[in-house]
Amino acid sequence: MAFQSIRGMRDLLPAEAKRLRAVEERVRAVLDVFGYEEIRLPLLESTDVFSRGVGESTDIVEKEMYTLEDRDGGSIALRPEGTASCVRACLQHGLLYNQQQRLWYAGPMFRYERPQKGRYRQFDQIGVEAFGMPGPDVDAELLHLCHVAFEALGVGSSLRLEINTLGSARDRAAYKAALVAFLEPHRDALDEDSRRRLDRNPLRILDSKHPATKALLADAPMISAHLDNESRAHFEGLKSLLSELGIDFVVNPRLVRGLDYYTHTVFEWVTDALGAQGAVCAGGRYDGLIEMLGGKPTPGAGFAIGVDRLAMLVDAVDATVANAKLDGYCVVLEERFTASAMQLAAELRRAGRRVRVHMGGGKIKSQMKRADASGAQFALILGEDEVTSKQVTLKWLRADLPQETLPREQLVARLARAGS
RNA sequence: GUGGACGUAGCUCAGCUGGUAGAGCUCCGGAUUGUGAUUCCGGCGGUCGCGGGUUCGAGCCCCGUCGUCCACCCCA
Repeated sequence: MAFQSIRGMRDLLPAEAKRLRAVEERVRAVLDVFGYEEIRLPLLESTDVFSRGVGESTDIVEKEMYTLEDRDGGSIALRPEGTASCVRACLQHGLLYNQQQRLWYAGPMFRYERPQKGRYRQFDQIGVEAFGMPGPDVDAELLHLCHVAFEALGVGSSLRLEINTLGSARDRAAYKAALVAFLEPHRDALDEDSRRRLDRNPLRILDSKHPATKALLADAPMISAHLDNESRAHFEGLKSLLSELGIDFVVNPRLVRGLDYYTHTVFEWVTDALGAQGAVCAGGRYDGLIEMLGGKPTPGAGFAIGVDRLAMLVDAVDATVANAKLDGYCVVLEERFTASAMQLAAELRRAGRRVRVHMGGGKIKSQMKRADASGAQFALILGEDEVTSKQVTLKWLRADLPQETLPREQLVARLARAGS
């Protein structure tokens, strides 16, 4: 084969593109009715937007970013996630100046990772961010929004919501110290990755899958013991709102997110229908981020949906996501009728019908075959007889209805009557 | 970055202990004059991922390489 797409970058063929689009449209519709507004962001940013925003010591920044040298010598990066760019844009345009914002964006993100099921180097996310609201009410609203969207897609029962709190920056620092103090004497019992994290990012040891490490963690101190009253109240507030909204959740005290900017609430919607990549949607609160990127202290919370994974889940649970089907296929028996066929199709399209006109000639038999294969509900036949008498032959391909030849101007009404 | 599995027609796959490739689907034509999806007949389509080695002979064995998948790591 001469050329191949590069590793981890996939082509979305029509069947898959259709599924993805359906998922995106449903989620967008929910965002819309919740009053969230779209923001469009560049795919490229200065590298330090991410290294500062996401955290120098995160894997994303350390080894997964696509960075390149711009022609003027500066370092730019393909965005590995959306939150940092979104904050940058908001700061740049003054959107956070004593204001609240509810925003969303959708599009591809890029991370240089080893591809596997549900994980690609270019993948689609829908990101949602809410700024200027410090309480657990927005945290609950964000989760409510997810819940509504997942129900609409028919995957609600295949997803489990896990939540946790990391407390304030101060709580987190205190807990980090306690955790390190506990683990340090057992350094040798930890797996290699966890040993490394002990110095760099100790909280992430908590969700290690390594058996020996997990066993050791059983007696480790819990974050809940290091929360101040305010943090505790925030988390309790969120839990009671979720209960009142009828949203099921489990508290997972081991849930920590990989990105540095999280504080207080963190959450993940997980499934076990997708192999090892179970997180379909994840996010949390990040009250410190705006400051880290040079803004005034501003509360923020948000999440990102992995659109590819969500679409895979929709497919896996066989939830039906309606997709646009072709209504009509226009069979053109002679080349000289092409214009006539295109005009007929145009009339139907004005009436909201999806119509494809046959191209490339061929016998009626092969054209009818195409019509059938296209999935269209009916075929419209234009031959010598029809064109000279200004008529058209309507043949139903799926329903058991008689074929009929009728005046062209009656076709739209006839189809409306058929209720197809 | 680490580990394991797998690369044969456009797709899904078969191919025995080594003897120079096969099926189904798709596509095209015919049985059918202006009527699809069913049936029957015929046809197109392969440097068996690539390179080297062993052998009289390699799709099959060995080495290398590239790619894909799955898992680890990490994450959406």
